[in-house]
Amino acid sequence: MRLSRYFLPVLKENPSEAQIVSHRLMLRAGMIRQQAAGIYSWLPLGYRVLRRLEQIVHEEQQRAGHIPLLMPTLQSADLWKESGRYDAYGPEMLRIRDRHDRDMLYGPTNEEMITDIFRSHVGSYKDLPLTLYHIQWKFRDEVRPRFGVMRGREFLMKDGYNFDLTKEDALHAYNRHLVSYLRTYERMGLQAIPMRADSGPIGGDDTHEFLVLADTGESEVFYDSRVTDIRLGARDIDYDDKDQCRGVMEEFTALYARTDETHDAGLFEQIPEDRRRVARGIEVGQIFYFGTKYSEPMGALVATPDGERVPVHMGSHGIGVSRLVGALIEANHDDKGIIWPEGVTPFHAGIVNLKQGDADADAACEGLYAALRARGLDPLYDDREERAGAKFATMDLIGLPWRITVGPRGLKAGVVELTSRRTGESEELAPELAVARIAEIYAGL
RNA sequence: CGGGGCGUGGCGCAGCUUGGUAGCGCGACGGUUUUGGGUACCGUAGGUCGUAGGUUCGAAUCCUAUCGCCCCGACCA
Repeated sequence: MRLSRYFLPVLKENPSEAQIVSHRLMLRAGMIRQQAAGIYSWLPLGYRVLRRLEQIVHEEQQRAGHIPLLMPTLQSADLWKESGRYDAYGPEMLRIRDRHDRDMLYGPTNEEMITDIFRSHVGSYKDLPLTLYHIQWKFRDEVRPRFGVMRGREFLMKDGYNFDLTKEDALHAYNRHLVSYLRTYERMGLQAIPMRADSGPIGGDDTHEFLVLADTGESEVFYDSRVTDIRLGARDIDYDDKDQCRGVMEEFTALYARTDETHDAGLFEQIPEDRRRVARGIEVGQIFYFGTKYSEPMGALVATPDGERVPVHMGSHGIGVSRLVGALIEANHDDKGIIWPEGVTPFHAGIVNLKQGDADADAACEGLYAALRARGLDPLYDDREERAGAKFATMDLIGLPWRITVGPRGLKAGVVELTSRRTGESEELAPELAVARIAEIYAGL
């Protein structure tokens, strides 16, 4: 993309409504625009990141054998009356009435709807196990939206639902989700720690929240410092291997790690003092096993091999996709702006032409631009008639992980400059080598 | 939902106490000048002062109502 033809409305000054750093930077970098309290338009740069996160979530869900579908944002209240949650949910649920005076709602989640789909099409153990998911906008009418997209009212969420014949199978689904979530976050360049949590209005017995450590997090967390040393890394995962999934789950959840909701001071004290950590975290996902909580009242039954009809065992799992954009920035920024991890960056590299209009510099930039694109990469070429300082400031603000700086001075020596946004370190090298280096960095991401 | 604060050009703000018909910085646009970290100068455009009533010869300014937004708390993915 050439910046001169893009839509990137960056701000030099901080909008007064934004208090926390991710919100400020998202506004300044032209990623979002607030349309109402807790409701945002995603401008092109922000939309790119959002789409990228969605893509990673889709890939990792399908790698784990989960099947995508798409349910609507608006739901009929009937299903919710059936489950009993229409009254239980409270004013957080946005209730709407259509022209025929029918009760509708903007879905805060989809347990009822997915259970309805399941019960009308699935009736046999032979169709199990089954995990369906979608990535869709949700609405929760928060009393007090804040922190930009991290606690909006409208938010994009991946929510998935597993259906299993037995509790044992459903617990495998739980473990499988835990593992696939770990992998999803790691691909995004985030460390999200699974912590024992409270089940809230979803209900259920087992639940873990995934928290990204950040000073601005909304939850207080307590953990053994050793949990931050565990990584999934490149290990091979067979999502059908129950023992392996359980093993990974145990590895990641054996050490003490809890939010304030489930914190147990007594257990915490048993950790050696030098490893006790009290910090703050941003919740970016949660998994639940809730058994037959919905299948029983809603009559989602399956026939067992013996011909008996039993309620299906279920769980649900969510990843806050739009809030992850904020969480990523909270975890990756400095005083100049955002620093995107390579896995989620909106553009792979920025090209800064220090002297627009200089024949050599223009040609070199065009060459780099074409070469990067030929490698399947997506560069952002700042071809504006701006001074160097303005171009650097923009690049730093929007946080592309790599920058190639091209100027007549360097070109005389046959080099351009490759700079890491994260470390600030620069290297002078021939343009072809810079392209090769960037291609190498992104190989496999 | 309790407490606090704020609505004045795209963004940040002043003006309001002591009513007289709107101003500054940034940004945008046009020039000149610059050109390796937000260059300097000149000029131009852009505002029903959130909205609706009221007081007044006259309201951004005073009064009433209302809407919106932000912060702290409770709540929450």
